[in-house]
Amino acid sequence: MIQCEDHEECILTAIEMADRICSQKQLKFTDLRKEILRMIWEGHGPQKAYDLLNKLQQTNPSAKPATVYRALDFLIGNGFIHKVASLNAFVGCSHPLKHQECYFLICDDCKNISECCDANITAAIQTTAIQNQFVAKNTTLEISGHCNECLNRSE
Amino acid sequence: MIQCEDHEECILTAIEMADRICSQKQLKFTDLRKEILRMIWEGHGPQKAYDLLNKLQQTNPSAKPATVYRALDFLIGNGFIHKVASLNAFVGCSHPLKHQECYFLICDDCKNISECCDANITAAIQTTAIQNQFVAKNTTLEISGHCNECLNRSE
DNA sequence: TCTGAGATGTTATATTGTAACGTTGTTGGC
DNA sequence: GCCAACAACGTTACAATATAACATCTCAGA
Repeated sequence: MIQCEDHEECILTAIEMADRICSQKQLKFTDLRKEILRMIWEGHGPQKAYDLLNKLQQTNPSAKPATVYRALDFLIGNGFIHKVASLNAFVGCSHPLKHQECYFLICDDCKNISECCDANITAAIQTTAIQNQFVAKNTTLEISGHCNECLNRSE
Repeated sequence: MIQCEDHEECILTAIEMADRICSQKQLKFTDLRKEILRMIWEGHGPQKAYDLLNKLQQTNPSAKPATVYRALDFLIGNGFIHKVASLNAFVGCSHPLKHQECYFLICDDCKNISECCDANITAAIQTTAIQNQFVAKNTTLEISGHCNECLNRSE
């Protein structure tokens, strides 16, 4: 569902973007963090923490859960990935500098995720928050259903 | 945040509503299921599965995780409660017959949850789904932040 | 060189959730 | 009433997800 012409290219783009942002912000984009980010982008769908751990252990047999979760915390904290709460999984963010309005369309069939950023939804949420005298800090919006490809395929 | 004048009354109302709906739908609202629903409403905030298990074990020492999760599955499946994915917790639904458009305002301070059902948000989500050629089945919208009471208190 | 903070290593454990199978209880058809 | 079938529940075991706590390493700046 996340469209890309050349997946290898798109992984590299994501990593380069993260690299550049880390340089600008003086963050340490260590090999480990880079590796985890690369693995998440390689999957191009929601990746589970323990699957990442298993992959990581192929090159780094001493990796432990904390190894992965710490890298994930860094990547989430700096907006390079998102946690998909309804799946307990993690996806790359395609525009890490402005990730306030990211919502997800999750296909139940092919498991792919499409990140959609929609100002109308954001505005509607904001309006509702105000009506309820609530100051919104963080929004989790995950829409599951069926993507067009899967619908066509099943016909 | 979920307003109620008389909490004991509001718990009873929720249980009676569930009771009536189960009768209509020929569902078995067993003692166990009723007890779990009551405990969730008693908390009046997001309740964790293992906290419910601990409470349940006070009257039913042989209760096991499966005991609780099966009751939760029933209650979710029939719309009496919702799972709050971002918290791994469960809250009562105040209008179990039309629970398609339930969103949550979650206060990070007092942990209370307000269920809000907003047609504008639903419409905005639907529009976005259509634009993305996506058939939405289920929406998880959880807005965390600070409720009015907590903001006033902290000033 | 020293040092301090952040990153990582390591061990242990907490938390959340499910599978599988046996038993009980209810219900509807005979 | 009897019994077959199914749903609910009991029970054991385990899988999956996540964090705490403390030790060690690394590297930039004093």
